[in-house]
Amino acid sequence: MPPPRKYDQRLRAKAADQTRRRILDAVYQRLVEAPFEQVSMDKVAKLAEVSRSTIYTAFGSRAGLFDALGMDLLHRGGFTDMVTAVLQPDARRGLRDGITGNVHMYAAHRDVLRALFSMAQLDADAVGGTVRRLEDGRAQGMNDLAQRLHDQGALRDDVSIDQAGHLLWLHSSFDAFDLLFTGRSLSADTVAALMARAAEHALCRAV
Amino acid sequence: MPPPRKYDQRLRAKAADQTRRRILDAVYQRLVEAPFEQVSMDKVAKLAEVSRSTIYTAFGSRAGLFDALGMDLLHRGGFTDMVTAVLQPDARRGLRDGITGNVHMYAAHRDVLRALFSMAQLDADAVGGTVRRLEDGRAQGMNDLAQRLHDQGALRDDVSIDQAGHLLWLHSSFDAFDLLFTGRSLSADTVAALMARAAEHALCRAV
DNA sequence: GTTTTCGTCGGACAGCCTGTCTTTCGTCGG
DNA sequence: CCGACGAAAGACAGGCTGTCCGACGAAAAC
Repeated sequence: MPPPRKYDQRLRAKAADQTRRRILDAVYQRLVEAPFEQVSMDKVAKLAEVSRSTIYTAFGSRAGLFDALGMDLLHRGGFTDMVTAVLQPDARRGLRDGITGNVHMYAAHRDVLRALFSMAQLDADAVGGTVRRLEDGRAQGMNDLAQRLHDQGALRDDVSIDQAGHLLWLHSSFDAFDLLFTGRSLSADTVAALMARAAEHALCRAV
Repeated sequence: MPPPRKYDQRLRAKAADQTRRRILDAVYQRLVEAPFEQVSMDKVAKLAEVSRSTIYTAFGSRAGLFDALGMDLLHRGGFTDMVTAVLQPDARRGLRDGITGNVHMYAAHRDVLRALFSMAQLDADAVGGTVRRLEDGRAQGMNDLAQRLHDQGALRDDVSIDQAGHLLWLHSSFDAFDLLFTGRSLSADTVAALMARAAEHALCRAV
């Protein structure tokens, strides 16, 4: 039966949001502090000073928790800046600034993003659909950028729009970033410069 | 106490090797058939028609099993062909042929390699040291190739040897391959051509 | 042919994990 | 005051790894 009494929450809803936030912060912290260990619900609960069952009432499941973490990163991690950087009028500058912005965003959240992407690859819906949505958006954006590079005459003659989209997809990926940032111990700035230049040389006419 | 009687095995050792092989084949098969599901020791045991405890006596642990799988791939997967391709006299051809060979080797074992690499990234020693050793070898090889490209005057003036090593490391990685092969549904040949050309344009003087 | 050795099996066990459920408590809102 | 609800605490089922042990059977040594 429907609740016989209406109930407009104010304080309680806020308190509930705060516990959600505490839990998300705990997961984030755990992934940063021990990136190579398994994150169990129990550890997250203890770190957030919350009961394990509270996590389940707040997020539904382990997958829901990591899904929410992904959404959180999407909203707070500077994704929008990156999108606007790509969409600036000059496509060639959009390439450079987009890749650079991307790299810095990846660098700021490396451990968490790595865990998220690895989990998504290993177990299809271990992190819900967030990673997929995020990557779909990036694919779209890079295809658009490829089209605009073509329209502005920036692509070399032997590079098709599709090929440009593929290479942009590669050069704006977290994996490519991480190969250089972690695998070669380079700074974010170095990685950004290297990737932006590599992409430009692979795609664009010589200046 | 030491065994009071000497024991030279021939038939029994062969039989033991066969069960090891059956188990490795079962893991491989399981990873190919259900790449997005968790591989449990129990399922592997049932698939190999072997007792679960036999896997532990043969490989020690789950990590040992996947470590052995990595070693197996290293020996049977055509790694040596790739190495000789890189080491041919003409460094620029070595770049092309090396990346091409790499890509085809990755394509032949995509699911298994993806599982191995993802596990290694998510849990440091979940797959033993094989992945690390393999990647160390690749890093070495790409640094050598960068040096030889420089020695043969193939590098552009604005690309240092270190930078060339970084970019070769990126373009010869499994992750880069998989981003295009799986993420963009391209054929192995297409990926090979795309990556080889991208690397060459990013590194080398114009012909 | 007898005895030793050892690979394999099957099951029991501890320990950790997820996911669900139920009970209880404290407190906000009408 | 009292209903609503977020949170805690714990019990529970089920799956997983890793270890241990006893038993069987066949190869190897004598």
